[in-house]
Amino acid sequence: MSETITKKDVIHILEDIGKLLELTDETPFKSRAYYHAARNIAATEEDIHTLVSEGKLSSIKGIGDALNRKITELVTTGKLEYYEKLKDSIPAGHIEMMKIEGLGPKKIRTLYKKLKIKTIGELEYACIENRLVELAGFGKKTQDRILTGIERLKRYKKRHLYADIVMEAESLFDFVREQKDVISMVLAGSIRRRNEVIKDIDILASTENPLKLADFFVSLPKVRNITAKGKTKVSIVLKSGINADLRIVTEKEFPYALHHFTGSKEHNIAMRERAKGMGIKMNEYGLFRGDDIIPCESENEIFSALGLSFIPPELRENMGEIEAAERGEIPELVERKDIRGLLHIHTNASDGSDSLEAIVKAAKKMGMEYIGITDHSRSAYYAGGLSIDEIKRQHATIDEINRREDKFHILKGIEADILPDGSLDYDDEILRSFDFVIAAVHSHFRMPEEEMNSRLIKSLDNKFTTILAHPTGRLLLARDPYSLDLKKIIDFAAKKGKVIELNANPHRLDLDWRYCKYAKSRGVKIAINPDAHNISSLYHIDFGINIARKGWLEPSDCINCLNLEEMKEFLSH
DNA sequence: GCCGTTTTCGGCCCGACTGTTTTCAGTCG
Repeated sequence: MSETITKKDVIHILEDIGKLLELTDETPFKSRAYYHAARNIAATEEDIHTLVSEGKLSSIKGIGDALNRKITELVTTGKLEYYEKLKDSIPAGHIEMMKIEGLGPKKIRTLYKKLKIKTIGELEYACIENRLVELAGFGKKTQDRILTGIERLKRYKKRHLYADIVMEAESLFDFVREQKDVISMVLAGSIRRRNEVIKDIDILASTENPLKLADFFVSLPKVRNITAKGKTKVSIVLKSGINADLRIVTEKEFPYALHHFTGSKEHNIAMRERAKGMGIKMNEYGLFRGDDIIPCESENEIFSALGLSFIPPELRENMGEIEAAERGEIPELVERKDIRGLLHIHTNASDGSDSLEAIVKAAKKMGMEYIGITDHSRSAYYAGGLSIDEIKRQHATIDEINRREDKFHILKGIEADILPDGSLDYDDEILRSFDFVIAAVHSHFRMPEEEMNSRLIKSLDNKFTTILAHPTGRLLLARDPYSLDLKKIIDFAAKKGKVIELNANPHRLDLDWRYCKYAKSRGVKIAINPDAHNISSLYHIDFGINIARKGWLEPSDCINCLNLEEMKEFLSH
């Protein structure tokens, strides 16, 4: 049995087949079957090799004879012939073209049949040549929209979601640490600062033998090619396409270099200015007064030498942290251990994939005291929004579980669509039956700013609204926020005592950390919500905590740091 | 490609919006 294939590989390949099938004449249901199977495999706890060897694959919902055979072939031989053939039959550029907004499989097929377009480059050229307008089903506006989409795609290229890059970074880190001469080592840069989007991996290491370490680094199996190689800096491109830099210093220089290579650039500039004002020169090799180095063994001592308290890496964006550190007013940032409950969770009653019971079990295992169940409301047909009868049934189930549970509680919630006119999806009688209501925009994104502002404000004015979900609707590296005046919305939330969500899904991380600080200054409470659609995404809460910390939030700013009793009290108002 | 059952094949989530049409296909959520 091949041990090189992981569960993650299987999921990835099934999803890839799903995408490829969309680009063929096959029925869309076939493609969906592959996505479905991938999701259900992702949701199982069990090891993929065990599932195959014990013949238990077919017991997973969505896996029948054909998928059973294919997955078994993939796991046992490490390859899947069907997948390889499918890939060969479709131009590689077509998958990437699907990322262009407004362009789907049908139009891509037409472009291929009529204009022989295989890549985004060819597509862009064809748009500029005005060749799309004459195609049936296309027109000037479609062509313009595609061009805009290509521009955005280019802008986002070479940037990665934190969640996508951090595993790769940690794995690379572990490889490098194998080198015997490494003394200290840290993942620095924007990963250490927990930014939501990352350009490259920065590793800082100290050693007495820089050349040997540099040689070791470039010889790693993950390396595709070498961009630069010296004795203090080595740049490579990984096989995954991600750029990685290794910075090599001596152990004495390490603390200074750690601060320097953690950044941000803006923070460093402000720090150097401050040092200069104190007659100190600051760079990656040390703090210098004249020719004398000021000895520091940690970042803490560096800050201290400049008259500052320690600044957590997340805050180093030159957004007031240096001034706060000078006054000794760096906040005690929220941590995982402060989180007492998880709100915004979907079950298989709407578009989630796990049952209420399974979620309860998982949340208890995470040490939570309570959860808030928020399936979609009825307008969200695509996501299996709940009818009024289904709500009643769910409430009965929740009551039953709550009677059974001693030290754990389920709060009844709903993710209610904010309709275009700003009203919520159910009438007052139904809304009153929930412990809390999350209001969310899921349609009509392209409204003029003024209209969107009024829509959101009206939804916050609704006495049943507790939390405004993902306030800007952005998808990182994929979809811009809708037009709105976020400060205006936050101000209104402050006036009405409404909570704003920090959606912890790594694609959203919305409210943006840059606005968390503003919300905090206006006294608006934040809910760090996993927006979980299965058990494993309950852990997305950690991505949200990263961002909350970047946004200066303390436990007292986050409602899900309230214990159950306090939460019930909070929701009773 | 899966599922359920009406045991052999039909249904698979559904509606709005956009841009293209002149009644609808494609995309999106």
